[in-house]
Formats: sequence, structure tokens, C-alpha cells
Amino acid sequence: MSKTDHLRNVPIFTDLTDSDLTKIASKMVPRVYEKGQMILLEESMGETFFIITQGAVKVTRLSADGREVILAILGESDFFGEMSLLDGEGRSANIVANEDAKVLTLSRNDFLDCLESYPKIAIALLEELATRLRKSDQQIESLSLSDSEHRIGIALIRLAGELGTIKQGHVTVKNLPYQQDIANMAGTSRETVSRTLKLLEDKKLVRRKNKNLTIYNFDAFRRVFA
Amino acid sequence: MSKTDHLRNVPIFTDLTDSDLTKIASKMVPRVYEKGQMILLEESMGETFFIITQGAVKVTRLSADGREVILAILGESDFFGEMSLLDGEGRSANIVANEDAKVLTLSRNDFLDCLESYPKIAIALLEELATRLRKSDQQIESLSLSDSEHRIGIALIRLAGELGTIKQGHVTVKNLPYQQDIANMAGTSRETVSRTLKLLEDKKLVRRKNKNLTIYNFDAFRRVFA
DNA sequence: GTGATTCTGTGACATTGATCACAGCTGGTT
DNA sequence: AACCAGCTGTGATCAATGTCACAGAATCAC
Repeated sequence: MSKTDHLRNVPIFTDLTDSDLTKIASKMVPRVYEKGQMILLEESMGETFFIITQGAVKVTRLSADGREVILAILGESDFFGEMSLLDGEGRSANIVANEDAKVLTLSRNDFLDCLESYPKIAIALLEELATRLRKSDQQIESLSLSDSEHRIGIALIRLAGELGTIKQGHVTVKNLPYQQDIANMAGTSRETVSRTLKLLEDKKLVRRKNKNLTIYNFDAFRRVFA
Repeated sequence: MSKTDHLRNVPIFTDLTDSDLTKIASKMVPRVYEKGQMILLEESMGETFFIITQGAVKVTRLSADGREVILAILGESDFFGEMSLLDGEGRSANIVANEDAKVLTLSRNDFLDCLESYPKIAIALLEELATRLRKSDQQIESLSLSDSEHRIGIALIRLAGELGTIKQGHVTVKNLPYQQDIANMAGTSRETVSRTLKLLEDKKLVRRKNKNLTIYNFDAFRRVFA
């Protein structure tokens, strides 16, 4: 599989011609991380743009007393690192490999050149940021209004969107993250996640088997929680 | 005061030449709203881009049972409406005039033309969205981790940033929003806001007089709560 | 397979903060 | 001035859920 095949799936590159894509691909440098490894550190200055070609990462913030908030889980063909390239502020979050992961990187200058040279990339990136802002707004709403059961339901929906595979209306997330991670996504405690997953299972809304979780009737599930 | 003077203060237009700015200004249509009036409705399709020239608006989402979450308060030279122009989804939030307000509007097509014709606008807009995403992330962190006192402190910091004026290290917000609005920003109840403002006053961190609130030593305040 | 480590389930308890209820203010209107 | 509507202050109550404690499962390393 060539570099450009990976890139073709990345939303911000889909509008490009093959030759443009090849040009950009030639400037990218692959890197490999193993599970648990820190990829980016909060506060440090950003000099690199990353595209995930394999595996998954979590985007986190750490509070002063060491508690972790998970802002997002990103999977294949997602990208990160653009924020501090764009506004020149320090990194706003940590990125940690949640599984073994492969990425392609682009330097600050090459990234900014891309934006200037290919307006389509800039516009596609605007779309993507708008979508992320929308998701953040939903998360803010859910944290503000919902009880822990709903927040956990919404965290599961986000996970299903990022890591799940659909089959006949039900979605399966293989290799479900640890309960502590789900708790950190939902702004609740690990114990509450444990109790709530059982509750959802009792209500026949989800099923767990090994490290997999299946949401029956994903659309209905979304209507209940989102 | 001419239209272009207003526009010059808008972050996404600062890099433009006078003649470009005049060209854009000629396409803008002014509108006026009075306090409490709904400007944009959630879910409806977006066809317009707005720039605030006077007054302030609140960006809200409403839950099924009618409770309101305030995502942001925007003031002069801030803009809104770009989200659904960018990603083509319906409006993600309501916009309500929080005081009497004047705005300039740009149609969908003129806005998108701007992005294509002036890459600098697109890049400036990327910066702005990156900044907003950063703020959202902070808000998510605070909702996930903090107790109500801290969340209210952070809401006050956001208000000070949007509506406040700095003087010798202390910031005054004139015309402080109602406690119910602050509660909706902080994801807490009106009563808790009342009790907490008193607490902050007892701790000599803020002072209230009429409808104004002064944060003593804004930097220190930020260090405590953010 | 054995042990060590990490994750998960679950009871008991303590606490935060939402909600209810109502009184006191304030600012605008006639 | 007198009124009214809407905002604010404050006590009492109580449910949701965080925290602690520990046992049981699962996974990993050797």
C-alpha cells in the first residue's frame, strides 16, 4: 500500500489531484509509536502535523492534581497537531498512543505551504475544524446537563463513531478502552462506568463480550442519549 | 464611523488592504436586533455570516426539556454563523441578542467567495476556529474536573475576556449577565451562583457594585481557577 | 502453571450541589 | 408614590454520585 492510498482517505486531502497528493506525500515522514507512548506534550510548542495511518491515539488534558480528561479518541485517517500550527499557541493537549500506531508527519513550514498553495486544503480543514467544534459543543452540553448514565452513553456513541464498525444497524467497538478511559471521556468515575455498563446491558441496549462492546440499534441508542 | 472602521477590528479581516476591505464591506448588509431577540435558530440551515458591530449575543443550545447551555458570549467585532456555512450541517446553536445589538451580514455565496479569493481570510479564520476549539477544550476540562466554585470562576474569566475592561491588573465587567446566564455557562444552578459570588466576595477575590463585577488581580484569579 | 499486575465489580459511606420554597430587592412604569 | 415583574439571597431537604475498600477476573511475564 503506497503513501498516497492512505492519504486519499484523509478528509482534507480528498479533493486533490494525484500529482499534488504525490508531491505532498514526498514531504511526509513516517513514525511509529507503541501503546502508551506519549506523542505530544501539552504546553510544548507545536512544529509538526500528524496523520494517523494505523492504530488510535487519545487526546487528553491533565489537571494540576493529575486527573486526566479525554477530549477525543482519534483513529485511522484522523489527524492532529494542527491547532498550535495555526494559532501559534503552545500545544493545548497531550496525545498518547492508545494502541501501537503509525503516523505520517509534516513539518510546520510544509504544512503552512500546503495551506497557501492549495486553498482546497484550507477550506477542507475549515470544514473539519467546524465539525470538531460542533462535537465539542455537544460534549459541553452533555457535561452541563446530563446525568452520568447519559454522559456515558454519549461517550460510547463517540467511541462507536471513531472506532466502531457498523453491521445491520448495530455497531461493535472492538477492543473497548478501559473503563477508566471511558470515565475520563464522560467526566465521571471508573466505578460509575462499571455500574452503568451493567445497567445498559440489563436494559438490553448493549452487549459485552471479551473486550468488545456492541450497541444494539445504534440509531435508537443515539436518540435516547444524544 | 464607516463600515470599514468596524471591519478593521475583526480578526479575520485585519490582513486585508483598504481596497479589498471596501469591496467586502459593500456586500454587507446591516441589521439591528433588540435585547432578547432570537437571531439564529438551532437546526435551521445557515445562509448568513454575521459580524457584531455593537452589543453582545449569547450562543446557546437547548436541551429537550428546555434547559439552556450557554456556549459563549460574543461581543463587538466577534463573528458567528460560519459553522454551518463551512460544513453544510444545520445550525448547531441558537444565537440570542443579550443586549441591543447591531450586526453586519454577508450572504453564503459572498462569504465562500471571500474564502476562495482571499486565502488570508481562510487562514485567519482557521486561526480563529483553532482558538475557539482551544476554549471549548478548556471548558470541557473544567466541566469534567472542577467543582461548582471553580466552574463559576472559569465562567467569570470567560466573561471578563469577552466583555471586561482591564485597568491596573483588575478587570471590570460592566452589566454582568444575570445569575441564571452565568449558571448556564458554568453548568450549575442559579442558587449556587448566588452563593458562590458571595463566597468569592468574602474571599476578597471580586467585588460587586450595581451590575458591575470587578475581579481583583486578574492574573492571580486566573491562576487559581484555570 | 505460578505469580504479579492490572482491570473490573460491588457494597458502604460521605458529600456536593440540585431543587423547592419563599422572602427581600431593584428598576421600570403609570 | 405605589405597583409589578423579574432578579437575587438563603434555609431545608435529599438524591446522585464520588470515594474508599476490597474481592474477583483477566492478562501478562517468566
